[in-house]
Amino acid sequence: MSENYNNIIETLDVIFAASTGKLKVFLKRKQEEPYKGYWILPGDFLANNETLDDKALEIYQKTTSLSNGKLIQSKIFSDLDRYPDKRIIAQTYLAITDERLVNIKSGDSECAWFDTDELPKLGYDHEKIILAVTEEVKTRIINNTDDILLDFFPNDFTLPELQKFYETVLGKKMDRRNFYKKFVSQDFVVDTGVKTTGSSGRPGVLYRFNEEKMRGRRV
Amino acid sequence: MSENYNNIIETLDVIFAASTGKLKVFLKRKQEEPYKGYWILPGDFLANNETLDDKALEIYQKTTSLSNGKLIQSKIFSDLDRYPDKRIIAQTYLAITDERLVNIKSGDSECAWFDTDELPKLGYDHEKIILAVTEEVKTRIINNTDDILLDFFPNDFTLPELQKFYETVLGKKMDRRNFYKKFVSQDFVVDTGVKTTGSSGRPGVLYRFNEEKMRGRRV
DNA sequence: ACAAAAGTGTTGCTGTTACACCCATGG
DNA sequence: CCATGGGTGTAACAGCAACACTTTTGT
Repeated sequence: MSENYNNIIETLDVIFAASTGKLKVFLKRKQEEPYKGYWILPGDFLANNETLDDKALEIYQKTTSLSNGKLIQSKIFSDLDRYPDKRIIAQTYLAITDERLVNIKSGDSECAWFDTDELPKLGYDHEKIILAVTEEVKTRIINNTDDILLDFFPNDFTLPELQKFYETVLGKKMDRRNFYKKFVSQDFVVDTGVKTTGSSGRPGVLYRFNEEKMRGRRV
Repeated sequence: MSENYNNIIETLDVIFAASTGKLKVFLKRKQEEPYKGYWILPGDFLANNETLDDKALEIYQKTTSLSNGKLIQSKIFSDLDRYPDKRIIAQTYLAITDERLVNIKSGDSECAWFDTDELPKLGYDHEKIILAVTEEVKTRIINNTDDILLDFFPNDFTLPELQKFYETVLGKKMDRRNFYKKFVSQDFVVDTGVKTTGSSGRPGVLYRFNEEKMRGRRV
């Protein structure tokens, strides 16, 4: 086969987390030119003896220092001009984690979480990619596809926090009392018995998802 | 960059249609070894000056002789052993058309529609691919993602035909009367005034989707 | 006559929406 | 005191599930 059928492929991980009712994405700051100082998605090139799924998991593990994570194939980007010199195909993966579990290490590259509504200056076409994958993850949250809500909230949360997250994703306000009844009366969440502390106002009750009830259910 | 970062990519189109209440897929019969006489998905290799989306549309047009079609990125397959000699990455596309519009030409390769529940002997890993993409298209039908139902039924249909299609996709029987009320009383379909002819029994009313009502709605 | 389809009715259940009102508690 | 959150009530409404019953019309 002619050599113009040789293609370069990179894998990019778009890692999301729910934090204080916001949808956040994990980014690295680029240390060298081009796009020095800009933020980019963690990623790497694919060798011809590796699978994309393995590569995406490897990047996730290296970036977050976590061993397990849910990685979902998302869109592929193959525009001819997406990189300056030569066309590189980007296969993106959508990953979800709990922000509190990720240990941001001040190693060879600067990393940070960003609100998906307040993205910093991004290198290459990564802003376009993040916007596209963010739309996809929002659809998945609304439909609870593959029980993605359990990945966003593996630990305890308060109802106001969960509601703010829904309002962010849906882009509209919801009634607090109906929200309460939907989740508590219908047993989608269970009271952990623990309360929040440290903020002004009445302490919030910490809830946890009722996995049995949630699996396969759209809420 | 080292040459072991050179990857070969092919684009495969999984073309679906709704026909007499069944979910069908379009396949080609392979004319040469290996897998001579087996059925495979239409596809082609990607040159490094082409985009995947363009390639998928080109294959679709060549295969169906139709100029326009909805093509949706589906899964990517990169297992190291999916082809006998060297690893080839397959980017699959999900396409929908109306079987009646596709003119099967007896050209250089034999083509046919197959019920997704009765697939023939398939070459390479194409059976695995078809099963995975079929699951995806079923989910999209149930959620009417991207108004996919309008692509499956761009023309007239009878309610029994639509119901059989739903029963195939959902894998369960539905009540005819509730089905009728859901679609007719809620104005998801409109009567075209035309009736079917030629079969025994009372002629069926041909309906058409009410696009305005259907867009963005899960039915 | 029979097969296949069209069409109307009813009842109960579940879940949503849009509200009002009251209580608890930490800073 | 006030900000923040918890919790109950209720009335209207929409949609779905599970049924019965009746009519139409081509072959």
